[in-house]
Amino acid sequence: MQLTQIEIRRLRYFVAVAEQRSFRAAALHLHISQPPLTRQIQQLEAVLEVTLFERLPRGVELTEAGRVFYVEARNILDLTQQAVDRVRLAGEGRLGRLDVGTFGSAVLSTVPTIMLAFRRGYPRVEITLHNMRRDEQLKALRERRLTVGFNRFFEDEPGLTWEVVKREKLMLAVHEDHPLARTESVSLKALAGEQFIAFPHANPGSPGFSERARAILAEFNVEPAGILEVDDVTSAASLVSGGFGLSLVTESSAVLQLPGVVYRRFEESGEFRFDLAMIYRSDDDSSLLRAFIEAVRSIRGEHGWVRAGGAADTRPLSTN
Amino acid sequence: MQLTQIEIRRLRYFVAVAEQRSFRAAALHLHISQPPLTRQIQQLEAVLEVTLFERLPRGVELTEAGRVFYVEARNILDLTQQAVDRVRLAGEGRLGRLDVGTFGSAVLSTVPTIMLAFRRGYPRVEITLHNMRRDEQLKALRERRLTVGFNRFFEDEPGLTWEVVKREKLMLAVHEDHPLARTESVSLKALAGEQFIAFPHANPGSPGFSERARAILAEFNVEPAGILEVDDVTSAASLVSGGFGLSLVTESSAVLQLPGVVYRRFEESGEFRFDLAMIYRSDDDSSLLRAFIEAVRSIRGEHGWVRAGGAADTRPLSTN
DNA sequence: TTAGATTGATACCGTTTGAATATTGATGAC
DNA sequence: GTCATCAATATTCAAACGGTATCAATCTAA
Repeated sequence: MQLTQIEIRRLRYFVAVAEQRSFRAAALHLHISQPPLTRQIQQLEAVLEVTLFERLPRGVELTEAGRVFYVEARNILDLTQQAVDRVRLAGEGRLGRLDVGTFGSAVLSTVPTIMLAFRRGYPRVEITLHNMRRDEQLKALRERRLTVGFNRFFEDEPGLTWEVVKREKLMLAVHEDHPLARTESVSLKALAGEQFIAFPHANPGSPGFSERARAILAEFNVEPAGILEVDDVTSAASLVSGGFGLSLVTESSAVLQLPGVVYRRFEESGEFRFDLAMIYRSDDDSSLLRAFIEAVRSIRGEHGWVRAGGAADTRPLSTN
Repeated sequence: MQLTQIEIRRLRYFVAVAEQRSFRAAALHLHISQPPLTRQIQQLEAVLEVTLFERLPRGVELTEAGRVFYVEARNILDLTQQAVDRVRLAGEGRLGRLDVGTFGSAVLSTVPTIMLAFRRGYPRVEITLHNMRRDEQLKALRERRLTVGFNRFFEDEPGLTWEVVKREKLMLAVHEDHPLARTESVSLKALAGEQFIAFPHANPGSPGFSERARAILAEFNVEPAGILEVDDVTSAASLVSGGFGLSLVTESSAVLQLPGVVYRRFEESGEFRFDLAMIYRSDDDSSLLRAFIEAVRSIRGEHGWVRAGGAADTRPLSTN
């Protein structure tokens, strides 16, 4: 039988049942009665040709296929709502909306600086910041949930274009009472035997700050006494403030002025760059993104965010 | 008025009109007549509270808001198709995640062999290996945190089904300078008075490798001079390599080729089997698990992992 | 063990929604 | 001015959807 197509309503019903793990509870939540819900889910299963729920004596549970579909359905519902929001903004004559992906240390000063400056020229653009990891940003860009992402990219991504926004040096966050805080700059080799606070490894196949920092330590044969892992640079600074150890951070993290925490340059730091980059869809030729990129380039120039460079492997500042 | 929600159908209609720049042409393309198309677009415009098309004497043209919505709508339709494709793949067991419990010596060669082979047929299944003890595996299986576990099971567990993957003989890990290393095979009785490296007792009520090995020694009246306990087979092999004693291990541990460590069969070894088994929920009838079980059976056959057997108390290779 | 409660599935019915046909209105081509 | 083209409107009919009543299976409590 040529059953009806996939419809948003069915997706809403499915997501409700999946989240409530119960037809009855979901029906209450949806303000409909339970029998039609059962039927709609059955039709959905018929169209998809898979079983989405395992019916248990008490409630239901998602099958493996159901779990896969849940992720997709959630995403579609979110995008639908986003589409409505965007088209209404556009209808009101506003320029549009810009979804920006950021991460830990970028939101501390670099991204806010950019946003403030961009807002001056485009006051009617609605900007939303989304804190997400690099892999989440890439996924969101591909699904058009993000317009542009900020992160540390070291490898090319098909379909996406990236461009260095700021060249940052490696710095040491250390407690002011620590012996290493006594001088203006520190040698990497002096870090041997210290307690480190580090960030967890990113997903494999896509090296991030953490991997590069550890590689540098290994290159200089610095063996830490121990490594404490934390989720973000703010937590790391808190632990440094509490005297739990020292941490490798980037320049822009130095705006975090927690009690007792001081930042020191490395004598060797000229050799290491931790580029902050922005990334966007190569096929996105919207005037809004073009304007944003232009604004970033202009801000980058004003603040001299890229003059540090020098290494031969330097990526071109702009690619297209 | 609370008009009908956004529906996929409307998006399809909208995209068709936007691409054809004509209601008539779009209606033909959609295999419907023109009037309902007009009405659906009107409803869509009412819900969105924007005008999507500029009606011209000859055909229509997208407004600025319409262009914004077109990008969104295209994307949602693409993702919907992708969702259908993916959930169908998942229904066939070709997409999803598989959490696999393993332990010390199983991860050395057996489990990797299985994973590599399974991956060839099911490249889009995400496999995660979790190193955990037998009791942890059982608990995780009951809580559905694991799909399948690999371990040495000697007793039935309610609600779970297990199946022998590989029959392994007991072997002796010994330093090449040790007198017992001089012959190809060793008698169990010759172990009396030796220094042993053993694994800790498992939790009570669920005997594992360690208990069986000690029981065999007791059966042959072999009294060790001392027992050094280590956590896993890799540590045991390291100690053997260092000349701290000898250790009872299974065949698959022999892939650990540490300096000075050699492996010897036992003259009596035919009598003792240390079956490596996989265990899973009896009520899990997901196609992913079925596919995995089939893959393991096929690999088991190819490699002849079960031909050794022979004892009367041999458990059937397959239970269901 | 039995009685009641809970939960999903089924049957049936009325209302809503969507699509088809016929028609109208507006605009441009000749 | 007449015809052709295209979208909008009116009306009718069928399909889809949701509601009530009810059933079957299972779990809980006395």
